[in-house]
Order: sequence, then structure tokens, then C-alpha cells
Amino acid sequence: MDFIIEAALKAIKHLYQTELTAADISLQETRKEFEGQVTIVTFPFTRFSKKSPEQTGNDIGIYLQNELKEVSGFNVIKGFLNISLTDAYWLNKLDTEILPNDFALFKPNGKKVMVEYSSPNTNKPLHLGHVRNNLLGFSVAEILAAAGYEVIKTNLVNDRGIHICKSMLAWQKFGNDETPETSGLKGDHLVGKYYVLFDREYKKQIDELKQIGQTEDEAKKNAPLIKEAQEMLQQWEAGNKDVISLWQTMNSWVYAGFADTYKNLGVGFDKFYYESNTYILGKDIIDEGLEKGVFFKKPDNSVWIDLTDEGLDEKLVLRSDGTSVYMTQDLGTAQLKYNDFHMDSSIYVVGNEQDYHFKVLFLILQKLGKTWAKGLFHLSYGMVDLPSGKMKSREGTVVDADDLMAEMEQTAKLQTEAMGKVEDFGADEKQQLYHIIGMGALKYFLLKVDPKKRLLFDPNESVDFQGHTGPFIQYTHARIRSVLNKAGYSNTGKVGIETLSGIERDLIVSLSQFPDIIQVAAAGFSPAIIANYLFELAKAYNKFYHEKSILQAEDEVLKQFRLQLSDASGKVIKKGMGLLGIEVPERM
RNA sequence: GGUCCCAUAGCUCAGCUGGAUAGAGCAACAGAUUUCUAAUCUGUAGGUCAUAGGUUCGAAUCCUAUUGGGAUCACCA
Repeated sequence: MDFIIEAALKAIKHLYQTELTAADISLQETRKEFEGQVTIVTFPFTRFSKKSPEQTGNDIGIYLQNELKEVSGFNVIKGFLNISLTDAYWLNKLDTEILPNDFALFKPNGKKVMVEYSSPNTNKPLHLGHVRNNLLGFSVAEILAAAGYEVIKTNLVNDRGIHICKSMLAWQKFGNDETPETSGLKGDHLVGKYYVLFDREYKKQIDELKQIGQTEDEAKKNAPLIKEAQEMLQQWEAGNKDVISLWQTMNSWVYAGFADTYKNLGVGFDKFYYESNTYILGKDIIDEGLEKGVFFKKPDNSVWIDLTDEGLDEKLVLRSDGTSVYMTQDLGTAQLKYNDFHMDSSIYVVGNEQDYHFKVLFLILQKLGKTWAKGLFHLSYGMVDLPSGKMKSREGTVVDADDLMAEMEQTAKLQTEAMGKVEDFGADEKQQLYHIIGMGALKYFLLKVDPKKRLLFDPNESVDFQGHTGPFIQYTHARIRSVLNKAGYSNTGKVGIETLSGIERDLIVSLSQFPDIIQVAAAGFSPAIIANYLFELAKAYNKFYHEKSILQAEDEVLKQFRLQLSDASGKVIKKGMGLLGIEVPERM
């Protein structure tokens, strides 16, 4: 559309002797209820045109129509100049841009970006909150890759700490050597079971201590179980062989379980970082910060940074006993990741409860003079809540990721069977389809909304399969493939027709926006933009499908064109859904 | 208490850097299948964009205050 802006600039210069730049012209899609495809807002020009918005629009409209062969007409309503482009223009666009295989394919832009997501704890299985995180991270990575970035997907696994020791201790005490094999439980679920068990026993001890007169806080500190867990953590840090061995065993169970869940979710990583390796890092940065005077030491030897000038607080970066806190680790890990990859930017997909932490982290790195710190971005997303409130692993009130996926597949199965369209499928093929549809519904449900907003998930009202949903878009794809197959379609080059109906033009306009949409979504790290675009596109296609007969078109040339249009729509849907991590079936 | 995020139809959400009469889906109601997949399509109904000011030719969008919801401000991670 740049050529219209350029021509409009020339028009304004010619008509009103005023030099503007492209940024001064606001070009937008024409609203559906008006004639035309692009609209220029003329209010801002009245200052120097010294005419009414209508008159100004008219002047520019006439100029554009005379100068540009692509402009077939225009109309002015209030301050809006609606421009119609010729069918030849749109058909040419379809022919030369949209139909070729390199449509919406961006060349590498030479920029490297890291997306860190998932970042699980190894003491319990993944739940719905993690699902949102994983899908967001994966999708953002796909979108950035499509936009031309070199992407490194990383996962920083939180594999050490007191919470892990809780699971270990509970297993040691109450586990009777239970393993995933003997129990038949998935490894992460087995470990999670002991995490919950720990908490239950711990609470009992707290209650007992309160009975004999201790306060809540005292009881929490004095309960024998928590003391044992803390001791275990110290032994872990000291490298006690038995503790390390137990830790390795239980972590390996968890990793096997996670691998399954990740596979089901369809996400993956290029590089894993483990906190057990990185938690000691960051001490160098502390020294560096002290030298540069960014940090200061308190009399007890703890190290702090004063951020009160920035409207934040004083923040501890190293304990008085010289051990790391979360911030120390993250400083070190940030440096490590940069040393490993020298990326231009780095995106942390982490929940919004850590907004403050990341704000501080990035600020500290900037104050330390790390030039790469300006490329850091916290992609913060809202919590997923249940109707009953917050999910809490310890209390077992979570929607488990594995259970949820199984339920989605089950629902997909019931819905599909009720329709009876794929009875000729083999058992494996059916299972595969249920997976695709169930996951499509779930993924779309989670990705179509702005990440910033918290999400309410009601397990009783299972995710929809109709309307603004993943299966709606998947269905549109299946429908397209069905027509193409029936027609024995193969791409035959040139589009033969010369005039378009309204809905056909709308569809081409919609398709032509896809590359821009990818770039906008990449710039905003927003799968939701892709999701909402695909819904609009699928709606437009379905409308076209109802209004126009494809196989029964009036003549062969028209039929071929409609097949080409269908093919192009199907490809964009497939690629776009791919950016959301959603597969599309050939039939459903 | 300080800071940050959110508030749009009964419900779930779009609304890009300010632009036209604020749009979808679900739910409700009324229709469409001798024709390419009805997980579809068409229509009806549903709004003081939390409230009050301000900036502007123009505000759901920007600014300020207020209200409501959430998060955070640990020598936890």
C-alpha cells in the first residue's frame, strides 16, 4: 500500500504546496459498510488545505484516480476518503504475491532472539498455568522465526531448592521405594504426589505444635519435617552422595514425565539450562557491581542495590553469608546466556507475579553497563484462575496438564463421533485426529486472548468447538482440502478471470494482509493477533464458500480461479495455525 | 501504605501508532442443506466502553483523580 501513501504525498504537495512524510498519513482498512478497500483520513490535512474535510478528500481522490491506474474510484464520507482499487490490481496481487510458494516468507533479518519459556520446577507435574506459558513461548518463538529472526528456544529448569527436597524427603520417608514402574504413575506425577504428601504431613506437625502453645510462625519454623528438608538442602549443596543420588533419580523420573507432556503439547527447546548449574553464577557480577559502585555492602556483608531514585526499593543481591538469592542467579544466568549466544534480544516468558523481579533485573543489568540489557523483555502473562479461585499445587487444586489434554481429546472424540464423518478412518488415524482437534481447541482458547489478561478456566464448561475457536478454523481448512481434492486441483499458474465479486475481493484483501500480520505479531510478541486474524480469514472463506459455488462455477476459468483462491486460503490458514502451534487436519 | 497490571453486550473476548453509527463468538430467538463437509451460513435482539474531569477538529484508545479486581514490595524461588 506504500504506493498510495506516496501518491497521496504527491497529491498534497501538488494541491496544497505542503510537504508531509509517510508517517503523517494514516491509511486504514475501509470499514465493511463502505465502498472501497483503503481509507485515508483527511481531517489532519484541513489545517493547510483550508477546505472542509469533504472537499479535501475529494481533491485528493480526484488526483489519485488520475495518477494511479490501480485506483478505480473513490467516495468521501465526512473526513474519510475511501479508495477502491481495481480488480486487476487485486488479481495481480493474488497472482504474483499470494499464490507463489514464497508468500509471507521472510528472509533472515540477521537478528538473533532468545525465547525462554516453560521453566518448570522438578517437584511436581505441569498444570494449566504452565500450559499457557508453554504455548505462549512456543508460539512467540514460531512467530519470530517466521518474521525472519534466528530464534533460540531455551528452558531454564528449576531443579534445585527446598521444594525439591520436600518431595525427596517425603518419598524417602513414606515412599517404600515406589518407582514409576512399580506404581504405574508418570514420573512427574509420582514426584508430585510426594510433594503434596509432604505438605499434608507438615501441616499436621504445625497443628500439633500449635496445640502445645506455639504460634503459627514458630510452628512453621520448628516442625521437624521442614527442618529435615532444610538439612537435606544443605547436604545437597555440600555434595552428599546419597542425597545427590536420590535427587538425580527423582529428577530423571520427572524429566521423563515432562518429555511426554512437552511432546503432547507439541513444544520443544534448543537448549536447556539447569539452575543446579547456574545457581552459583552471578558472584562475579556482584564483584563487578561493587567495583563500579552500582552495589553497596551493608555492615553485615550483605550486598544491595539502591533503586529508590527509580521509584523502587533497595534490593538485596547477595546474602550476608555470601550465598546467592534469586536475583544473583538471574544476573549470572543472563550473562551466561548472552555469552553463549550473543543474541540481540531475549524474551522471558514468565508470569506477571514476577513483574517486579524482572523490572529490577533489567534495571540492574543496565546500570552495570551491559549494552545487551536493552534487548531484554519480560513477556508477562496473567494467571489462569479457576472458578474456585487460584490454583495451588500444594493443595491439589490444580488443573493438571496431562489430564486436561486427555479430556480435550476425549471431548474431541465425542464430538467427532457424533458427526460420523470419519468413520472410514483407521484407529490410529482417528486418535491422531482427536488429538489435533482437542489440542487445537485448547491452544486456540489460550492463545486468542491478550497474554496480559488473567484467564478464567471453568473445567466444567469444556472449551468450545464452535464459533470463535480452533476447531472452527481447522474445519475451514478441512473443507478447503476436501474441495481441492474433489476437483483434483493442481496449481496451474495464471489467474484467468478479470472481475471479482465482493466476497472474492474481500477474501483476497484478507489474504494479502498476512505478511503484515506476521510482522505486527512479531513486534508485539502476540499470538493473539495471529489467532484473531485467522478467525476473520476463516469467516471470510466460509462466507465465500456459501455464496459461490466452486465446482459448479459458471465456467472453467472461474472454477479454476475459485480453486486457486481456496488453495491460497488453505495455505495461509495452515501456516498461520502453525505459528500458534496448532495442526490442521485434511479431513474432520 | 508504595509500585505495576486489568475493567468494553448476560458470558468469553477483538478494537493496531487517537478517527466513521464501538465489533466478533457463546447463550436466546427466527431462518438456510434436491448443490462442493451444517464443527457452516443469514438475520433479530443485546452497550452510559467502571465513574468523574481534562487534552483534541475528533477519545474505548492519551493525561489526572476515584471505585472495583489482581499482583508485588522476603537474606523464598
